[in-house]
Amino acid sequence: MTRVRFAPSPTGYLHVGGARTALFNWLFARHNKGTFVLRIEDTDQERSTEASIEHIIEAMQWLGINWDEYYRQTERSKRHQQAALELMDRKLAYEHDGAWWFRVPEQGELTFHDALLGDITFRHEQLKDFVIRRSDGSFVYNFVVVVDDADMRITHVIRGDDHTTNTPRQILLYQALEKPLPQFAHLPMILGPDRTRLSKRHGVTSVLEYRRRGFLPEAMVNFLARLGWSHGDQEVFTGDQLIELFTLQGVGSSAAVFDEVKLHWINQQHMKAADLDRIVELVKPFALKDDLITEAMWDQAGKDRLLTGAKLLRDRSKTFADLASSMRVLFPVPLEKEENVVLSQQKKEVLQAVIGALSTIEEFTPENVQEAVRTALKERGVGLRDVAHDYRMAITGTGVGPGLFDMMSVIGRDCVKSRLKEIL
RNA sequence: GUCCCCAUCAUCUAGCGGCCUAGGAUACCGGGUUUUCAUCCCGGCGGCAGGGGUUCAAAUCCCCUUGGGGACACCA
Repeated sequence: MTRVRFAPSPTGYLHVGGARTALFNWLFARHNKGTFVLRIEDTDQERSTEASIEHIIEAMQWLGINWDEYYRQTERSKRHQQAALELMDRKLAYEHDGAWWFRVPEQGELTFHDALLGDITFRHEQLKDFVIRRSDGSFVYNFVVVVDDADMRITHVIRGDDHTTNTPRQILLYQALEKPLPQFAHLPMILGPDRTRLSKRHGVTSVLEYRRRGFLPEAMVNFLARLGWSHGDQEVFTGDQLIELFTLQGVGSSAAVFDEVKLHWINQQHMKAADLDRIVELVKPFALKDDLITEAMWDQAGKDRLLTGAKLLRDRSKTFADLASSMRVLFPVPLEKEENVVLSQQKKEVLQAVIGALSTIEEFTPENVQEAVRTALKERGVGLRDVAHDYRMAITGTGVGPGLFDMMSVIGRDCVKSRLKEIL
């Protein structure tokens, strides 16, 4: 039975590196029909906070990384004490300056097999004796991790590369405790654009910050998975596909740079594929964020119009923030226009006729609008090309966007007419 | 400094001795489609860090150099 764990220390938010570690463990567990354990390593009382725990949990839930078992390391201190005592009794550890030290043999070397890195050898003399219990009675990470992983019968320890050098000490502890060794797999790090370890100074590193900025969780998962893992030439994956396809063999061994540009592209791919109802639901808070559009206006717009609007606009949106701002034209709010439209007298007369034609349409569908407008223009010898940009600017405030008639239809007759009148 | 790991286009990567005059994706640059933009389609740009071996054959195996990352706490 496969058992893996994600063991974050709650000293801050869940960052993208931790999220990827969690994801790989979770994918591995789900792929192998195993168990995924979430263990909060909150033994550092100074730095651990409840808020961090809540944040980590919220981030994991957002990503859809669910767990089968949940532990808090502080709740296990009795077991840690028991295990430490055992080592003391068996003279494998000794006391010095009030702390308990694990004895590392002076001679010899230790080789372990890493599923990703291959065989790695350390000489004992490089390890030196190390503290397992501090003089204040608390336990050190390298010790509790081993006791917990052994107790929880973790079969595969999949974690960041930065733990590679901890591994030999931990193996020594497994042996001292007479526990079976798990398989180790150390994932390459995620780097910032300057090729140093990803950190705050690289900008956004909090997973939930990406939710706030309008990314889809499945896009985040897809992107994180592709950072270090691959499956041939495929770039876009659903969650289920990732579970089906994920193996450690597909994981690379060199560090990867976090590329936000590609994240945007992947998010766009997932936005195009997502269920429209869900898109509308998720974009709502972004639309309401700046107070320009009220909840009442949103509800008044009606489901169909929101659905149609989202459908028209999502192809050119990288995030929900983008989509929300382009959906603003659907509401009866003043538009910020990219440029001022000034019509000639002749064009004004044409526009009068067009507005008149719009009034006669029975059902304000794109097809009907198109026919009415084209007819009105044709009768006056004006090409659509001659006026499309002006009308678009008046109606949407921007020179770019979906088809003019689609937009007119979804924005609605009254709003379109009043916006067109503004440029008369 | 010591130890550990890594090394294919700007970036993510395919490649696990011959299918490689190195494939895909993002980005970028052209073209097509469109009333515009985006999407979409087509095309282009661009890389095996360097040097030695091994082999009939090396991006792939070995060694060295260089470069990068990480670890060296009574933090996790």
